[in-house]
Amino acid sequence: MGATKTDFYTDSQNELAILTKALGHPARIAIIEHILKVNSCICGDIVNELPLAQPTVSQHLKELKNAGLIKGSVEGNTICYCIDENGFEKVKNFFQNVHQHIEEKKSNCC
Amino acid sequence: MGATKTDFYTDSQNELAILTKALGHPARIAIIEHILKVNSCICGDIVNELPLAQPTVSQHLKELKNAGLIKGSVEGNTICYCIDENGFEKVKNFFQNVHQHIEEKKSNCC
DNA sequence: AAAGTGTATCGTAATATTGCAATATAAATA
DNA sequence: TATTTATATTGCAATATTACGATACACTTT
Repeated sequence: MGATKTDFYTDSQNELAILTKALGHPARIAIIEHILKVNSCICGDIVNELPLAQPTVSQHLKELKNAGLIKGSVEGNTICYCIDENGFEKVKNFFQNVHQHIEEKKSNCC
Repeated sequence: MGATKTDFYTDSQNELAILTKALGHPARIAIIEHILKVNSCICGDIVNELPLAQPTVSQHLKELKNAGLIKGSVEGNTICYCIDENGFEKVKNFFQNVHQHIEEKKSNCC
């Protein structure tokens, strides 16, 4: 016990859960919002934007990268992080789907 | 250490993180997908749909409810669970926003 | 080459999550 | 009222996450 029983779910369910889980922390939401705000990659100023120590920020960035929500490319001394459109596309599709179902249903229940 | 430092983030960031975190588990994704599939509330057949013991399912339902992603109403002996449009609306808006930014940016970086 | 800068990794403590057996509760039915 | 049925709560063990100090690594600058 303690560990998620991923074997019992579909690949799609597991994949989506990994993506949403990666976004399930305010620091990681803040990182994404910051990338959107500056409207380009961010090279080296993420640590200063967050109330966390450098290793912690590095760890959060790693998780976002592993989930497929951001991409990082080495740029000399620093590293540039961008939105990974691929990951976000998948999550967006899910929520669009949910939205569509909600619209169709309307007063079909409770 | 160990606990998330929610005080340092905006209400909006914390709220969004709570919503996405609640979806960050394949069992909870499966629950949402099941509600969508039957296209109405589900009254009493959730436990059989999941490879988990009844108390575990109950716990996942509670988390989805606390986050504001589903609503539950007592229906005699059983309980009917529906999508809570409110919570999903908020998450959908975020991802729409991200999508818009991605479209605008295009080749502005990496 | 030495020092500085930006980032990653390691190790570890504190806390949270996951899952379930046992049990409780509440309504339906016999 | 006793039993069954559906769901919630409690308590606990296993595992995961969060955060950071110390340290390592890689590139730049002096």
